[in-house]
Amino acid sequence: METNPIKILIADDEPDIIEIISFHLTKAGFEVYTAKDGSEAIEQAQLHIPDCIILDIMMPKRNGFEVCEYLRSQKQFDKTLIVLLTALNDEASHIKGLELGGDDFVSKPISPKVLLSRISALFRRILPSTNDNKTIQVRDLIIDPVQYKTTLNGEIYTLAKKEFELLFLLAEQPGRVFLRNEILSQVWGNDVIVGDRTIDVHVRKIRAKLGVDCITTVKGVGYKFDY
Amino acid sequence: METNPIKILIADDEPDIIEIISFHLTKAGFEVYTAKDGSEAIEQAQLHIPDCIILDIMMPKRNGFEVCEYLRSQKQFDKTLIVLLTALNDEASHIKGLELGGDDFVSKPISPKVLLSRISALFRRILPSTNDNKTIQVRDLIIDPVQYKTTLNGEIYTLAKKEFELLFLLAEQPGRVFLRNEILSQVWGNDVIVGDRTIDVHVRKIRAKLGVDCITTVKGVGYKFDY
DNA sequence: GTGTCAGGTTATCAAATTGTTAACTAAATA
DNA sequence: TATTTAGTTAACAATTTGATAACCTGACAC
Repeated sequence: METNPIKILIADDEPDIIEIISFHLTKAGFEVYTAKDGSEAIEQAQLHIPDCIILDIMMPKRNGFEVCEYLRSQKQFDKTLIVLLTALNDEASHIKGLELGGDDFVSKPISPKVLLSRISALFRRILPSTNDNKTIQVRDLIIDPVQYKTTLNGEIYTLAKKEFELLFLLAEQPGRVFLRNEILSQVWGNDVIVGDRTIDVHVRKIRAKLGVDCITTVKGVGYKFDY
Repeated sequence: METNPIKILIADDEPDIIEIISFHLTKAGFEVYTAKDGSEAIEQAQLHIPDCIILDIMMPKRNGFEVCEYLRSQKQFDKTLIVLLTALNDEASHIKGLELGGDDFVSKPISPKVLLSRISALFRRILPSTNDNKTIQVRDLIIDPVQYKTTLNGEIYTLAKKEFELLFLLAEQPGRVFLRNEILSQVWGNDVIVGDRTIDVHVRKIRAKLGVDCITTVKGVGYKFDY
């Protein structure tokens, strides 16, 4: 569920190349950033943290190899795809580029269509592996058990442990009614004995904090997540 | 920590090509299987479930496109890398190959070294990333595990070993909550027994030294890096 | 209308958890 | 060995969380 557009940075000192690649990538729905030399490429990369960086090898200030090597030493660009472009199609630089951590190496003259399909092929491999967590998302409400974070309309709401666990339990199966007993054993554990009003109070706190009634009471039965 | 050798299947009708690629891949430590046509390629693939399949496009019985398409329709070859080889370097088949689910497309004449480094580049993406020492940068905060150095706004802050390791652990996965147990086993080791307050004290020292609260407490759960 | 029941609300207190400081110990360094 | 530095612990303070009691509200039956 990639909500944000995929960001691609193109670094090349030839404005024509930038323009033509940029045109095709934009048309394909990517968000495109550009840089005209190696230093600018690094600046832009740090600013936007793109998903893919297309680097010309022959560039002023810092060449593509240097930029590639630098980016690869940074944790934040771990998952960033790096595609190297070159006019010279020699074996040595091809290998060097890939050894420095490049993901692909494309020789000029560049066919925008081919470049696009190569990038797509790379993304096919990368994207699925990024969203493997157990985050629950229902419309604008995001419940992330890894971060212990609840987001509603982009705003972060801090729930206490029990509150979070209760909300998470219900939200895991939206619509399903959880009996009070189930909630107690799941959130509090089987051996803990707490009074009847305890659940209500926590439900109340969740409702109050989120400001939205995403928990519905089913009288005489229990509660369910409903949003 | 790959205990089993990586398996690669090569399918090409030219024995010379098979031999030379096979030689290089074997030398590089891969376990190599071969097939001389499309049907055999599928048989061998089903038999060995290789990690990577190199397919010549022009093959008897079933061509590379057909084999590629078939393999991609099978769940068991979801993660298998497919590299397509071709004598004809036309744009259309290049794009077609990638659209059918190929991961790379290499034109003949093939340089074994280039092929090898392309395959390696692809595997780098698929195989579980090794936890190597990479610089973490979040805005103005730079954490360099090689130099054991923390920089904030260009100023260098010297953290003690444990402090640094704790910060690094959290910062490797910003936002993720680390349970106290996780922190203990990662930073202190499984066999070392230290009190609960020890973590707090170190967190406090990091906060005090950096002057920025980049570590958030999640009460009852643990700590997370948040900056 | 009144009683009853299930749940909602609030305030309060107890318990759990974390923060802070200082003192002590171990390890590294000179 | 003396000195510094890092790491750990204990004791206590501060804070947060959770549980409960007491009371309120609304629905429904009679």
